Amino acid sequence: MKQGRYFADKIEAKWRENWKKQNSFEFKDDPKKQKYYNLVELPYPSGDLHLGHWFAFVPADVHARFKKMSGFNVFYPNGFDAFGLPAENAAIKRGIHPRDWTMKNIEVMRTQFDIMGTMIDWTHSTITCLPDFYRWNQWIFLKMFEKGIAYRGIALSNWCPTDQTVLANEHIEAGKCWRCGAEVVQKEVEQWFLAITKYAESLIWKNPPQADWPKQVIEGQNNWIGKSEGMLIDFSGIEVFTTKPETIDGATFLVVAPEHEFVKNLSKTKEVEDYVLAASKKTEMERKEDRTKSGVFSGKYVKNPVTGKDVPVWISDYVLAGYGTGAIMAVPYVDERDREFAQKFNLPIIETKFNAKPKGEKTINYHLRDWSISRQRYWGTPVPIIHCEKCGLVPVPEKDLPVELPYNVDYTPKGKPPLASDEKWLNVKCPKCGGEAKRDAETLDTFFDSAWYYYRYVSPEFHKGPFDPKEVAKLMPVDVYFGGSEHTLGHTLYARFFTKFFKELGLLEFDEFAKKRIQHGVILGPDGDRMSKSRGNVVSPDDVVKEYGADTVRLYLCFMMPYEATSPWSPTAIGGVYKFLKRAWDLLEKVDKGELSRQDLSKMHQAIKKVGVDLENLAFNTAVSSLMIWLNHLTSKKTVTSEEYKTLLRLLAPFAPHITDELWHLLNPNANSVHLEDWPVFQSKYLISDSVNIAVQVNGKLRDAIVVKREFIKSQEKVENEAKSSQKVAKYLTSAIKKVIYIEGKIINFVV
RNA sequence: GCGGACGUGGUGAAAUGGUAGACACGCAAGGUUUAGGACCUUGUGGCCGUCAAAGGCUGUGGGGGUUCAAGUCCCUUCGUCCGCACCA
Repeated sequence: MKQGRYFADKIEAKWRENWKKQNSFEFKDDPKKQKYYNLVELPYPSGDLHLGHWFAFVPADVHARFKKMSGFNVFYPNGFDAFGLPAENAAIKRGIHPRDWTMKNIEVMRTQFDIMGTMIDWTHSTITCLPDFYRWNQWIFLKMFEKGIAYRGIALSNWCPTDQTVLANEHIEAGKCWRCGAEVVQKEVEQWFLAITKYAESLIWKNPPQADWPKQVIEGQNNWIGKSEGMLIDFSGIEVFTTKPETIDGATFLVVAPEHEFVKNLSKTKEVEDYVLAASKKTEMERKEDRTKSGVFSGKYVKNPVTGKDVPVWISDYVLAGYGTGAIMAVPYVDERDREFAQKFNLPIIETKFNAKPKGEKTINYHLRDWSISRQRYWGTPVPIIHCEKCGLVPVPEKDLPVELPYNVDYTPKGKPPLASDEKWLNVKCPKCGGEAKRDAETLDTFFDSAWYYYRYVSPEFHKGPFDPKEVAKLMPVDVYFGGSEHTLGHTLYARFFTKFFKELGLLEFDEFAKKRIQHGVILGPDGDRMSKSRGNVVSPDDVVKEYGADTVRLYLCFMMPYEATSPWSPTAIGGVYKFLKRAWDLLEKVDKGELSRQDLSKMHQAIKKVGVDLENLAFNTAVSSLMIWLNHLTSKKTVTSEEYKTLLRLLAPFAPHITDELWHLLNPNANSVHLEDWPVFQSKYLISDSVNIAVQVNGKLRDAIVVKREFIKSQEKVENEAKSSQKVAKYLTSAIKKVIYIEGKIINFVV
């Protein structure tokens, strides 16, 4: 058969067109098939699809295609995480509206995604910045408000006193506001929170874990939730939290955080005043970096309830306002930090007998904080709350959703939330009393969007709720969730939290949204450093595709390293993968009638088995290598049968969808797409060869390998005799044999 | 400091406790007038040995242990990467 030369660019676009025409990736209900929800973290529309995106989506696509061929009804959607700071920053910088910038980027990235050749179903998509999506953010928020999960609370934030606004960490340069240069202080600011801590207990992973997630994530999240059991003890009105109440006899002073109520009510000396002010100026980062203890005596004493002694109350920022009660009993004899503090300020250090039994309330503390979701930015979901002087916080009635984000807003930095500058939008009638009121001008953290977007995929048109519970019952939970390790503590934890909340609302039945989670590694630049524009080591997937074609890039991404690993991109190694595809292409010429030898069958079925097992287990690199091994065998033959060739194409199809469909049709112009074929089934009988290699060891050292007919391997005696008759072995069997260990068909070991 | 992952050729990497280095890159030698990213064959962990071979020893960061048998399990130590970190 003649097929010309392999030019990827000539065939790839053609096949993508064909697939599109046949609408072959749209998910449709099929009660005969088992569903399989294949999910990849939705990308941010930065405007350029980079190699990292390819590395996230391609192996996921290979897996999805494999599951589809294996008979599953695969659901593989994708969307865009379209709200967020970068759009606003880019817009401010270039004078383009964030919405226009974002939508333009999405368009560009959609065409880039097409080049990848995935089976992503874009009909079940979602773009989080469109009212269709964010109205359900608002709906969920209101449900949370109703249940007391969303609430107004107070948190220490980076505050610019000139601009009168909260600043993100990235907007602080050397302790100064990025815009006006004023010194940033820590200020208690009222904002919206989600009470994720109410779910702390249920978010802790059990042992054994209830879902197949990486240990790294399970341990990481459990640590982050940080459950600790202890006791609340009262020291003359100041309540402290301790995990070691039995050491209270060694508590020689108390330390409270500078933001503690006790400090606020104190008649302050100048010294205390100064210290509290200085502490407020330290940013979170500075407090973390500066580990030397500082502090000031409050002038007050409290009574140690066990020893009855008066102990001084000190103020220091090594005690965190946000953890426990913001006050500790210092036991410098035991605790290193307390000792450091005591030594610095000459406070007594006395021994504890570890048997004190103070009175107090047993309590559990979590390191996990409630989630602050207020953002004083434009490009996000408006908080659907109306502030009325008379009625307080009034939810926007459900019928009035969505509260649309107005387009014509001056979103350049002014020192107040951009939405607050749109008077027309801002001023509304209170839904309760009809009086003058104002909308909430803040927007939601974009992690709110990503906490539940994968539910929306299931029924993106649904208009009676965030998702159709019937569809969710059919398609969820996610079967495998591909993503990056940077989301171990943020996104995936929030997603689990939302799932538990939805369950409480009665919208779904399960506890965990993803049965399996797999985290990809990172592709470094060819120099071994992280890719970055400033280093000039960025590899553009578009360029590589131009050079080799998408199939080669796909195959190389699968082959270059294990999915979880971090390794450099090799510009030469990809050539080897291209060569592999070319050899597969050229092999078509050798397709002819013929008989398959026992060995041919064995090699073929070995490949079928290994590729299948590896794709099931997401071991993409070894799946490719077993294809290479088989192709090496095929090319060494004079001719290959069409059975062999068709099997090869089917095994290769998930990795290299374009070339395989082309070859499939060159083989049979009237055929359907190779992607509609069933995954080949291996037959165990061909995996068993007539003779077996058995390693022979003497005292555990390899001395020879013998070939034994399969029918004899059950007989240790025969194998033993065969092994002993080997010259190489015999010369080590000079002394008496004490013991013989025989592992059937594998190894025989003589102990002398 | 805490938690996690990991440490194997020149490189990316394979190895249910059972023949370490599969597969690929790179490199070397040879072949072939070889358009089209050439292709084919052979070799390629280290050391010793030989004209060549045969062969031997050694080898998975270091040290110790369990086992007939350890890259794999246990202890210890060093190192790398990732996440978190004054959490009482």
